[in-house]
Amino acid sequence: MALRIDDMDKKILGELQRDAAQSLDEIAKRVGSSKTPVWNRIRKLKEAGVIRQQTVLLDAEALGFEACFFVLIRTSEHEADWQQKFLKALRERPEVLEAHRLAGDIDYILKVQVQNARAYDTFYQALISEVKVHNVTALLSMEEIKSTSMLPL
Amino acid sequence: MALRIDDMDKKILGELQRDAAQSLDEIAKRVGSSKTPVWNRIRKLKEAGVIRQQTVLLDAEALGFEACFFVLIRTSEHEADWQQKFLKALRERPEVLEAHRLAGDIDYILKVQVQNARAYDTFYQALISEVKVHNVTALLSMEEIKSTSMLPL
DNA sequence: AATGAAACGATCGATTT
DNA sequence: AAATCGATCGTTTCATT
Repeated sequence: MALRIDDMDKKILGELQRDAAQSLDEIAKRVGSSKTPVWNRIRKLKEAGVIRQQTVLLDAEALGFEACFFVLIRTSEHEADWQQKFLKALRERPEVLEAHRLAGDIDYILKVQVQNARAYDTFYQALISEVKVHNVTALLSMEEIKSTSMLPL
Repeated sequence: MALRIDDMDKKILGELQRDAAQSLDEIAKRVGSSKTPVWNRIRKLKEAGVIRQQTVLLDAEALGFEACFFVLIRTSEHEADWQQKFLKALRERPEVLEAHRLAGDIDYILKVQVQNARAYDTFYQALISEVKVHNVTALLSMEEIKSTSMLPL
């Protein structure tokens, strides 16, 4: 870890974010370098964990995941014990794509992607039966205006 | 579009989500098929837009993006004109990683990834000077419990 | 759906700057 | 120390069966 990242690294990461399928030669040309140094930098960035995963982004609707909810959670329980159980439950449920612990009066936010509203209800019932939560608000997405994983390097 | 997706397609997509860098042979072995049919299916899935992008997921903190906000927006304006302008503003701002139009009394939710709280304020001031919004609540993430782009196929 | 071959790209060591 | 070159090996791509 603790790798110093310079402008060339950022350019390379930008290219990989944009299209991870392009060849080394192509990336090298675009960033104004050549194959070997680019390859060495990518290797180091992977080792350091800066590049976490190489993946494909899929069209959720085409695959039948037509409902996306943002779930705001307030809890009264703040004991380590309860939290451990809650986090474990979230990590184990594959329909929870994102989960964050928040500052302020809302304690957690989740992004939950499911087939339909009924599937959300099933998820919700299962979650509250596993762990006690004080208050839950579900926000239903009507339209995905934008969705990207690309950091603005 | 309108491609029929069967179980074999789903298995292949699952493998690609898990690790898009693995070779065709490896994917074929894992899904119990062989190179050519797997290759043909992947090609069709790309053409149909089911596979939208091949990319790398980066460690935001390692790259200095230490602040993540979820922004809840209420607006009084609901004219087509205003909306066009608002959506355009969101799409053009690279710090907005996600934006959804919602059902219910909150109209929009954004996920905004920036270097620090000051950078968020800059973003916020720029946004509200571009388009009128009625009410904005920013939720600051203290901890990313989970973050994945993998659909549970 | 399998085979196999040609084109292409990744990887890495040797050589040069 | 770091870039270039080039050999080798593996992979993709696609025509044929």
